Amino acid sequence: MAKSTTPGEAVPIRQRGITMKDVAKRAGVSRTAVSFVLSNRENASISEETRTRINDAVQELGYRPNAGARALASRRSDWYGIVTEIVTAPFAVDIIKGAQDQAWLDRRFLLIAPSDQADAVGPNQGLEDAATEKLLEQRVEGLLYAATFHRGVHVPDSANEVPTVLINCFDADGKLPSIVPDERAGGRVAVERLLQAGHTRIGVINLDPVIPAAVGRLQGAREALADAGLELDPELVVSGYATADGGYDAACRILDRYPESDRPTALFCLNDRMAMGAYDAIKERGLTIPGDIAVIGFDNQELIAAYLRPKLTTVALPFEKMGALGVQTLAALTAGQPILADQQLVDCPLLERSSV
Amino acid sequence: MAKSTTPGEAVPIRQRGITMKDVAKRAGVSRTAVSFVLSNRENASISEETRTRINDAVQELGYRPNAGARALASRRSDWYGIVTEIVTAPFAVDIIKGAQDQAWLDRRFLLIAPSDQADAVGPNQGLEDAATEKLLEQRVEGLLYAATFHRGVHVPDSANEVPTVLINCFDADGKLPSIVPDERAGGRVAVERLLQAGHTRIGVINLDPVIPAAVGRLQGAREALADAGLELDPELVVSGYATADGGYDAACRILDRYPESDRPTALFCLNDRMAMGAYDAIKERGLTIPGDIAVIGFDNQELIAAYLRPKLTTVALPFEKMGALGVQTLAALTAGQPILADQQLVDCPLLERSSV
DNA sequence: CTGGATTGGTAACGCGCGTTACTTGCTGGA
DNA sequence: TCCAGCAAGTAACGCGCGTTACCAATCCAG
Repeated sequence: MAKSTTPGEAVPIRQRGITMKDVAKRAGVSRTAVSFVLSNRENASISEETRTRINDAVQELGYRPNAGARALASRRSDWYGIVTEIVTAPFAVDIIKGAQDQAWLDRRFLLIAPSDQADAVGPNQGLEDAATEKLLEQRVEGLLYAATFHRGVHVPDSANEVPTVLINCFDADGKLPSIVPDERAGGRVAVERLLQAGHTRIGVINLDPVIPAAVGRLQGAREALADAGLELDPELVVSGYATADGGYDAACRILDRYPESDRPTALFCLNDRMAMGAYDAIKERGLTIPGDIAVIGFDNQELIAAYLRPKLTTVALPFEKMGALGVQTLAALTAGQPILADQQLVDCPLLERSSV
Repeated sequence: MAKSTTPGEAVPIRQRGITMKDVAKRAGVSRTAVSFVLSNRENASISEETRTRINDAVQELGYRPNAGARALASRRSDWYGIVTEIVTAPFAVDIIKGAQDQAWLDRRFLLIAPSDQADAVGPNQGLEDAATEKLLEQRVEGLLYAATFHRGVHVPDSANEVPTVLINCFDADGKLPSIVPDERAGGRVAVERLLQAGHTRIGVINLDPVIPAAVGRLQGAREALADAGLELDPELVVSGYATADGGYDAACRILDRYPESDRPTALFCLNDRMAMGAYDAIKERGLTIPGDIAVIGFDNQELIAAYLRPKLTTVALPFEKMGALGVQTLAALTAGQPILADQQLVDCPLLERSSV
């Protein structure tokens, strides 16, 4: 029997610093017994009666386990870390959102650390990545690296100490598993949608032709046309800065170059910001969307795509899904399970709105 | 002297599980000495020579402190927790960004936990807030609650166990410190800008008149007009849904109600999405911005405001700053310092672009 | 020469918990 | 009667580290 308990008051007055020892005392058992009950050990051999007595004591005292101590003793942390350039990225935060939600479902915490200097290609010699170091000090069981736009990156060597997954980027050195959007399939689905609507003369407003997004999307567009027995007219592909102004300029060029009879009836804009500019160019010329010219975008930057008039049909970058898949992949890795592939491509779904 | 070292290779081969004990052995000292050096104790009394020997050993072995163990022993965790509805909030993530950055500067980690069910007013009886519980299990030293839009909230009782600060919301029960935008000053600065540009007949596209944002902004507008000896004409205030369509409808009503001579020359839209719709209404009528009608928004939803044509002049909600200030306030509280006020109002800066 | 202060450390405890090895009491079969 | 076997627990160790108490050697004033 517990001696020093005051059985009269069963009020769950919660105060800091309640430990297993307190629970044990209250329940009149050893601390070990409490530990067994709380961790639900199978071959525990604790009678049903003491089990409930312990659970009651937990409730009454408002006991709350100390995750840190548990991690120390069990050598498992339930923590993942994610290194991200969120600081400079207004819209890829959905990666974190997806990862965060998935981690929460898996009852894990995601520690977020901002990467100071994420250089695209350079070896980033000399300065160790402080973010990675800090995360490893917390003994995270796995690491995620998230980029704001699809590209190759280098991760610090220390990342090799724990399972690591790259999101929206890939290991330029080639060994780490990564989750990236399937740009090619996305480009394909966009153009297929235009073809299905009857357009055969399609202008493309291209990004900087070097980045993986541009390469993949354009390739997909080409394939979709080829499937329909068509070819991508190089004259109809114009590049511009990846901004609304850039899209405006590019659209002007493409629209003014041809007589009405020969003008493209649809524009595939490789991102939504450029589509936004294209809208203005089209409207300025007294043309309607999608009546005279259909427009399809890419990225699904919600605030643009959903609020343009007419609302923009676009291909979505699956940020949330990539984040979630990253955590799932990490979970598999830390559990020692095999993963499906080194590079997982995630579908970019077409979002039908009103511009096609 | 350390006995089992292999002095030939000074290569920092980093392997898991290097502890202080290993460092001590390598440096030929006691573990206590290592601890003293690493924690930079002042009255340590360690000779300069052994100090460097220890630091060398740390480097050579690639020792990395175990934050969890340190937290357990020192009873300080260096962690804050933030409970947020990020899940449903596409754009208030900047709060997290600001908080995250500030926490990183303070060398602390910010644990993010999604709040399942954030009811505006209801007492949320029965279901304990799982997010708060989980964070307290991690022994966070302080809690932040962030809402996606300015309003009153209830926080679970457990939040009283550690210092707590509310961001972009306030404690409906009245006791917890909070950080909120200064809506009134924001409304004032918006209208002052229009007055300064020579506009005296100003239409207001209002939000749901119940929420704090609408109340404050409208009040600010009224004050600015009063300062100029003018009054807000109730006829010129129209409400609508807080969307682009709602703004479009409201703008149509206001524009079509008056003959050109009597038409307002400026519109103060209480959020940017409504301003977006207002743009369309204005352009449809063959009017120019800002030539015929000036438009000013509120919120600074970057993707809208910066990419509309012309770019939208608007008043920014200081999400990042509120997040940072929240962490700073929490730091003060956990350090036992007094805070300035129970409710801190953060300035909403005017962002001049091209629509006024 | 003595004794107190200073320098340069070390031994040992405890943080809260997981886990292993061990003990105790009881039942039932030979 | 005796011992194997099981149910129901407990003692004790260690996770990696911060921290306090203690110790040995040296220095210097009296």
